[in-house]
Amino acid sequence: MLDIKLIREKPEYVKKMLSMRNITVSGLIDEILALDEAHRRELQHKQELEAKRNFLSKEVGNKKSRQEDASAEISELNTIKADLKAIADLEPELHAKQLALLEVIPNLPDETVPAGSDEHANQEIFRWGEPRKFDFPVLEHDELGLKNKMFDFERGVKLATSRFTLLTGLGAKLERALINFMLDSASQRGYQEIFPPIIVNSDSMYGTGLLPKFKEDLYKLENQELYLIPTAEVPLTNIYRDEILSADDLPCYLCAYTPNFRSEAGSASKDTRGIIRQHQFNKIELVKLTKPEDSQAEHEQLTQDAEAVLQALGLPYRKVLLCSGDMGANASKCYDLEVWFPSQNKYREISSCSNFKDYQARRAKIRFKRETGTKAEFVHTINGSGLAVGRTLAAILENYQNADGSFDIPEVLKPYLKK
RNA sequence: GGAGAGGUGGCUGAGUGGUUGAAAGCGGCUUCCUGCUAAGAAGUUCUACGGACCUUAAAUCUGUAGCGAGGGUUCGAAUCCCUCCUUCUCCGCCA
Repeated sequence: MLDIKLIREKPEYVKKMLSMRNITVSGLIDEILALDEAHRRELQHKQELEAKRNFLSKEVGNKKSRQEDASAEISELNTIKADLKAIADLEPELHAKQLALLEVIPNLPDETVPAGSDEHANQEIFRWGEPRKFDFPVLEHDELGLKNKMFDFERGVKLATSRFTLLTGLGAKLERALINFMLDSASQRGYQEIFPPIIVNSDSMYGTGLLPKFKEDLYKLENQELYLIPTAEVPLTNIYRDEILSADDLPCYLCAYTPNFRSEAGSASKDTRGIIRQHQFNKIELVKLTKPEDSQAEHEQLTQDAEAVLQALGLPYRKVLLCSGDMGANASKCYDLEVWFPSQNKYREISSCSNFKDYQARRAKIRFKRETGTKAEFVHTINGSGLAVGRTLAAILENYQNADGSFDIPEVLKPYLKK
């Protein structure tokens, strides 16, 4: 959520920055400003009546304690009471309307984000590692997985529904090895390991911006205001929702392994094969809460922390700076890490590292104080996958495959697969 | 799931209808004092959103709201009523 004061004071600047996002919000901004003005007028009116009521009520109390007649005050108070009742709904309604509009306004892109309407304008920062030259026809990860008895697609569907996969034997072990390896890597880089609830309430979903916008993509528990998390970003970021931290608490680094659930109705046509796009998938998530002035550098560092996993696994990847039109609505700046898939002859997303600045913190009300007595400020939130486990497994299968359909295990994983 | 007791400021803890945003203590901060330390004195100490002032911001002044959440009663609610949430204890169930 953007700061209403910023919109109030610099509407043209906000419009200009948002126009980079390939959407038109100019009318929305004007509507918000009109609602803001109406709301403040109404609020003032209401507060004046309340001030009068409070004053007169005290008079009644004073008079009564002196055994004096207060019927004049009481009759006036009854009028005020009626007036207040008549306008009671107006102010909250205006506020709610304004908030509803404010919530759909995306974050302002950072100055360093390239302008552009879609992925073609994304900027490749660099490539790491050399894609291997194969002297045999490469197999896709799902074929390799089947050959090595690691995946059971049919029975996954039997147990749940399409896009749920059973990992078996080495598949399950490799998945577990990757989870442990990635968590260890994050811990060594200073992230506090968390194991959060993977069912959260609607306040938490709202706090990270998943509600109301992405309701369609969430699995919801029947008859309860509870949801399966689509990413550990939700529980991790919401840990400090509605709290005021001290400056000593920052920066705060958190990591967690969780399964993630995305129903993504209607996206069934893409990536139907294999384990690239599943309704349930594992991910290690990295989250940082920082002071505003540090978020830029901390975002770079978090991205490098995610890259370190790919480098240790020896997987070729490229780092892409998303353009203004391709970023998620909450992000101010976002790097995607894309890992090399030989069978597709291209790089595919395996991590997305975003700096939300104060946009998410304002929504979730995560604040900090530099010193006691000073004003509370919103923290900056940053998060990224470090990494998506299933896709990493798929990338290992493809990049480390042998001519006979077997595959090698990356050195760093071997200690995790001892028996 | 059942029964009982609670939920008040950074913490402890008063407060059952009228200057109580909230006593007292602890902690924090500021100033003063005593060679250092320890001790002492005075003051200060929540959040959000409006308004005034101001080029803006900060500071200041001022208003409203907030005593788990949401409703209700009342001229007036931390205090009375209702619903919900939650914590603790005991029982039941369970990995």
